[in-house]
Amino acid sequence: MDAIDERIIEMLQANARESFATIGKSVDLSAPAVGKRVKQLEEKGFILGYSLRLNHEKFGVKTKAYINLKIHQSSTIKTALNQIKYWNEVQRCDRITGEDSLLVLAYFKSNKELITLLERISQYGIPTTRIILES
Amino acid sequence: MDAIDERIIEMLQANARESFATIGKSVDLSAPAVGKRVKQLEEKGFILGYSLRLNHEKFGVKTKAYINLKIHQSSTIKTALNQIKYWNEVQRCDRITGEDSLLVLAYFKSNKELITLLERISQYGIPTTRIILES
DNA sequence: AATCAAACATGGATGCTATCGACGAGAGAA
DNA sequence: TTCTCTCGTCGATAGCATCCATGTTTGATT
Repeated sequence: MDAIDERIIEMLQANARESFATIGKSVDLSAPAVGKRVKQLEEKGFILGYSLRLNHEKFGVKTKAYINLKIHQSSTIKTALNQIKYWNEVQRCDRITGEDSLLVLAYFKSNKELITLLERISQYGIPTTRIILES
Repeated sequence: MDAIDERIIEMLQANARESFATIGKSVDLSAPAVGKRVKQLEEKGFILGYSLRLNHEKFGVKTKAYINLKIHQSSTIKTALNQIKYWNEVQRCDRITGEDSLLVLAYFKSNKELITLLERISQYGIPTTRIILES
């Protein structure tokens, strides 16, 4: 991880489909050299993968919300975490310090979806919902 | 946006550098056809861009935290939001309903960085920090 | 039902890209 | 020095993205 690797990562973060040749021109390296560096960044675990930035609103998302969850029994926190984080609407699910033990970020296409999730999540604890107004 | 577009997006979400030819084989379309669909998804705003999934721990991140911020005067919420979200350590910054008006997610390389951010953020309001224990 | 236009897919051609292997330069250790 | 490891370049090759011309399908209109 030197300065060149950082610049390569920066460029891939801006556009993960950028060609190694173009990146190479920018960092003054040949395309194979960039390719080898990227491969190493993958192998060494710096880069986990390449993904999409989506416009969720375009896909029908109408509501985004944080849901604090006060788990009934602390012994089930881990179980709850490992299940909830794979739910469709869930973007993030973090175990946190403080009163509430889990913080869930989820996107919904309707309030009905939100209600459904709240009902489903109630088996683990007491949820407190906070709607995202803007970001 | 039909079923094929959805499958293309699914595949790109798994690996944004996947070739259109490979995707085409999977959705039973030629490479140019996939390319045109992707281009349209970009132009119509469904796809915002292509990005990296990074292993932040490898980059030195030691602490992740949610910081609730109770803004002093409600008139400055928007200002605070639009500044804080561009800070280096900040991953997300959302205006939310409820007592605290802003919820900030940030990654830190040290507790010192966390403290610095807390001091800096105090100009806008009263922060409450909750450390992420696991995800 | 017939017709037309728009949207969409295909296939071939072309220039780029990714990646391999061979090779050489430079850094650091024995 | 000499060995070795890392990291670069270059040339070759196979595969890829994209353009254009050509069909095909869809579905809306008359």
